[in-house]
Amino acid sequence: MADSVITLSDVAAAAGVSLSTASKALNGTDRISEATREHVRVTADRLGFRHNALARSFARGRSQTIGVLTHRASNPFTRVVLATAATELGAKERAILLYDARMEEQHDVTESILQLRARRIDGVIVIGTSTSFRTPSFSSRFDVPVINAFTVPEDPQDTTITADDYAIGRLAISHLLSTGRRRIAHFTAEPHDMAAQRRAEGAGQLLAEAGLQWAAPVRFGRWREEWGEQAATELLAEVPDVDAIFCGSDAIGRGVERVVRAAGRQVPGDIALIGVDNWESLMHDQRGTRHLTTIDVGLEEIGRRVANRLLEGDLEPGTQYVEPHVVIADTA
Amino acid sequence: MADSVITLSDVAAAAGVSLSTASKALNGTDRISEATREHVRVTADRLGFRHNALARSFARGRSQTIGVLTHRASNPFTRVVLATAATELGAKERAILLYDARMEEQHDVTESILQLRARRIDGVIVIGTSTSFRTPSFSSRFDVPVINAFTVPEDPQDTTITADDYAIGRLAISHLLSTGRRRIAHFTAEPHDMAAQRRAEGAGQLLAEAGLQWAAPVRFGRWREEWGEQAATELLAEVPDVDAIFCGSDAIGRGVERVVRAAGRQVPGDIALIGVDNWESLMHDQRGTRHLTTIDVGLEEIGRRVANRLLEGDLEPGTQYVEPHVVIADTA
DNA sequence: AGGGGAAGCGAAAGCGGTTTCGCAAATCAC
DNA sequence: GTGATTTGCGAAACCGCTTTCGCTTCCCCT
Repeated sequence: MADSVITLSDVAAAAGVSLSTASKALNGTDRISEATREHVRVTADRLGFRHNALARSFARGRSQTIGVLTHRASNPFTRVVLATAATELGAKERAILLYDARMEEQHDVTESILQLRARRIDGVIVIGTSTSFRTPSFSSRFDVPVINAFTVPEDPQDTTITADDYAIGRLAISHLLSTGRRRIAHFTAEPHDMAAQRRAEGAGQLLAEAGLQWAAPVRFGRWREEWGEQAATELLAEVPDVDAIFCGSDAIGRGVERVVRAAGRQVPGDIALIGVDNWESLMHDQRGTRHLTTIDVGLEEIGRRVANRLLEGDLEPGTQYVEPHVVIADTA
Repeated sequence: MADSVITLSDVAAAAGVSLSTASKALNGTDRISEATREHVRVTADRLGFRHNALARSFARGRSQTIGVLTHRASNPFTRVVLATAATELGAKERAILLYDARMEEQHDVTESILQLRARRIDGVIVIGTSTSFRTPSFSSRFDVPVINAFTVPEDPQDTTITADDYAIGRLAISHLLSTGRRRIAHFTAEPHDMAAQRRAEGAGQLLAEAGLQWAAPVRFGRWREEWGEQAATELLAEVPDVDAIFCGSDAIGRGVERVVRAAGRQVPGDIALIGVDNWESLMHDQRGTRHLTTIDVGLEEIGRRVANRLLEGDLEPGTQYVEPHVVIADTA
């Protein structure tokens, strides 16, 4: 017997019980005396038996596999959510089957959906690339649970776990205020970008609550270093006494920092800088020190929660936000 | 019939052939007349039939699933490889089952391996976190193909696809030379880090071939911004006429850049800077402009190749290197 | 015309479990 | 002590597809 792999009937035979009894004993289903149950367990262990997951999935009609739909798996944010969700699912013996929408511009998403159904997946995770724009709803196209991650759902009834841009804005300002800053500016992305809007809105509101206002009107541009450079150059000319800049992304922050330093201002002495994304942790794997103070939007938490809620069958409709947190470093 | 899903026997019945004929017709196996084959195909399409992947896997004993072993799925480099491999595999209808070693410090990797075998996976991808250190070999522990990605294999006979640190070093210097630099320095990580060693070695060799030598001895430290700052500060004091710095990572490069600019030197006018990692693409999803000139080590290419070679059964033993490439931006 | 081989198809045996159902023995109520 | 339940277990159907094997028919060759 050393040659091949042991099946449940081997166990049953060795334990002197029927196949069905062995199955029930190991699964804890149906009524089986504690004595036999234990006896079967022991023999199974002794033989080194493991269920054939394929056979089992087939018999149960459940694949232990979760489908994942991404719009752009090459997006770094998507990847974080994907990797953490996959890790979480792997720890619970679930495989994932990933379909990236970009690869299917030809045979559209419908094909992927059919494939997923053919695999008899137990659930679906739809990962967005950002909270900047709405993504279409897929929930009605599956007969299994669907849960959205890191996106602004089209249908508010869809179960969604995502970043809280409003809270991000508030948190950034709150941190700057707590370090004594009062003349604060904000650079962010395009005005029609929802994430940019909400962060600006949250920030503006907290500022107002503190009885303050922006040191200069919010500057909308792009999520890029070069935009940070440009905006900072303009700002320093117009509002020289600014003492803090809330940068809508870490990339913007990097550009801003160069210009601010080049202008001879100390960071954070003269001007404090705070970004959003925790870019460095995306590069540095948590360890070590940071340079740019930033807001972590909680992508890993999103990945974990989305996986766990799907497994637990907790599919309460509506959007759930993860709490952002400040990552303090050198610049604020 | 509208209620439930259609099975192969439904197709067979509708086509007026036997179940086995229908199976063979759709699979293209065995001898079936072209007429019947086509007829079955058409009927299957008409009914909207799709194979039940679970039943099929079970019958064939092959799961269409690839196991992935990571040492630290939270590592950003690992994630890139993981995400691209998963995308590639998904496009070919393969699921992945991810086990992250870190989650199993208790019940060690052996347990994961047993689980993977129970799933009857068709192959294994082992993703390392870097080319800095060797990772143990798993190939002997599976009876299916195993392929390593982004790692230095312990056993040189293991099929491995990884980054070419030696070429990275050469390429960085080659680019700097091509832009006319001659007084070049190099900052990198710990001296016992293999990636650091090889990059330095490749770089040094190309320099020698050009009849040059380092403007200052290679400085070994860490992969971090703060190390870049420190090394640059020291260097500028000792070797003021340096005209280029090859930074072992983009993080180091960022630190170096701050110090160089703060010292009043132009970048790249006075001093050119080149890093390694393509950190910004890891953040920016390919689009838009860059700031730091860098070497892309080819992580995505590794992910793609590893997936495809596994699917194609191309498991020639030994290490295959992916070619790095220069990403030109503002600093060199 | 007769024999051998190939082509085309169907019957049926798995693949390795889960699950329904029925039956005998044990337990309970009175 | 009898009938009604409950408990514990086994027989067998089933999940939906693949694959072996054998049977018939057709073709070709001599």
